[in-house]
Amino acid sequence: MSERQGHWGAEAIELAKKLSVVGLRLTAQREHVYHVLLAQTDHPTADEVYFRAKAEKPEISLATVYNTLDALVKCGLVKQVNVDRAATRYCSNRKEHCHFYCEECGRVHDIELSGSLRNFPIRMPQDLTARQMYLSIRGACKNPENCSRRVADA
Amino acid sequence: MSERQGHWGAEAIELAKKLSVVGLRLTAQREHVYHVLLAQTDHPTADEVYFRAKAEKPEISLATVYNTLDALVKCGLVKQVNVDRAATRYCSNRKEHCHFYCEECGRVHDIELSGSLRNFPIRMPQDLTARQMYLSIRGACKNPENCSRRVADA
DNA sequence: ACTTGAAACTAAAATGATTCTAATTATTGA
DNA sequence: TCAATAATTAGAATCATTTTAGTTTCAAGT
Repeated sequence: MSERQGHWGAEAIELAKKLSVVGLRLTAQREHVYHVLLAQTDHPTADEVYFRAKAEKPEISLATVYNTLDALVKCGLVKQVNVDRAATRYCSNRKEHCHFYCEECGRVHDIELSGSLRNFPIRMPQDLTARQMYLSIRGACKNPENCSRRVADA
Repeated sequence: MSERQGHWGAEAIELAKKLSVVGLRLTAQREHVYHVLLAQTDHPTADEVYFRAKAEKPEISLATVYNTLDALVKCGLVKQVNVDRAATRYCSNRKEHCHFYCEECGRVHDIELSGSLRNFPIRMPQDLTARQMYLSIRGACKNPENCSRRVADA
């Protein structure tokens, strides 16, 4: 690192605090990736973040960008838009329902909706037309017997 | 195909109808994949469907399973649980909001929620604990200027 | 029944986002 | 300062999915 340390900006102070809560250090790379994320209010992919970060710090690696994004998600400063990159699952239940994904065992459960999502109060911008709304819930099975082992085909 | 044609079951009749609406044919493979899906009320991956289908029809290929699942989704008989396998996007907006995905240009927009999802009426089973709820909306931008070109980093 | 073109099928290779590996470098606390 | 630990790096590996290219099946018209 060719930069002098010890003069982090305000952004970095908060970042350092949040990182330390989850037992992670503030590093120049993490500070930079976070900065790059805040600089534009869009929804870049990891690859795009990588290119933006490289513009100023060409030595940064894609793996570090992935690690840093994980760190930022872990400490709550950043959210992932597509939560689930595991294999797509298919569902032949044709009643209106949503899905519950158990973070422990990986199983997916159908959950009945007792109202239509269409009625949920949303400030939908004028220039966007919604075609479908999709609610997903993440959590855990309470019963350890149903939930102890990871399964492939839930 | 070594089987005698022309004696499809009731399941297949409906399948044939739905397929033809979207301009697709009923084939032995599609009938079998659909049958396999209906046989268990879980949420298998494409790979798992492939193995179940192979148990009875060992000649079926994985590519056909993928094609058939697409066909079933297209004609509305089956739903995908994880809609989006494109690259994960990251979001630094820390206000409570959900995401709108434009199916035309691929951009993601933040949508403010004017109520908490926690209040949405859901029949949550006793044995499941929800940790987070996530609403996603798919649709299109109305304004062609904002939406004509596919972008990578929306 | 027979031809013909389109649709569907197959095995295998390619793709592409993400994760892992092994080696190097940085940071922290003693 | 030194050792132990954490973070970074380049590149290889993974794995769900898509594409390719060649073959088979189907449906419609003769």
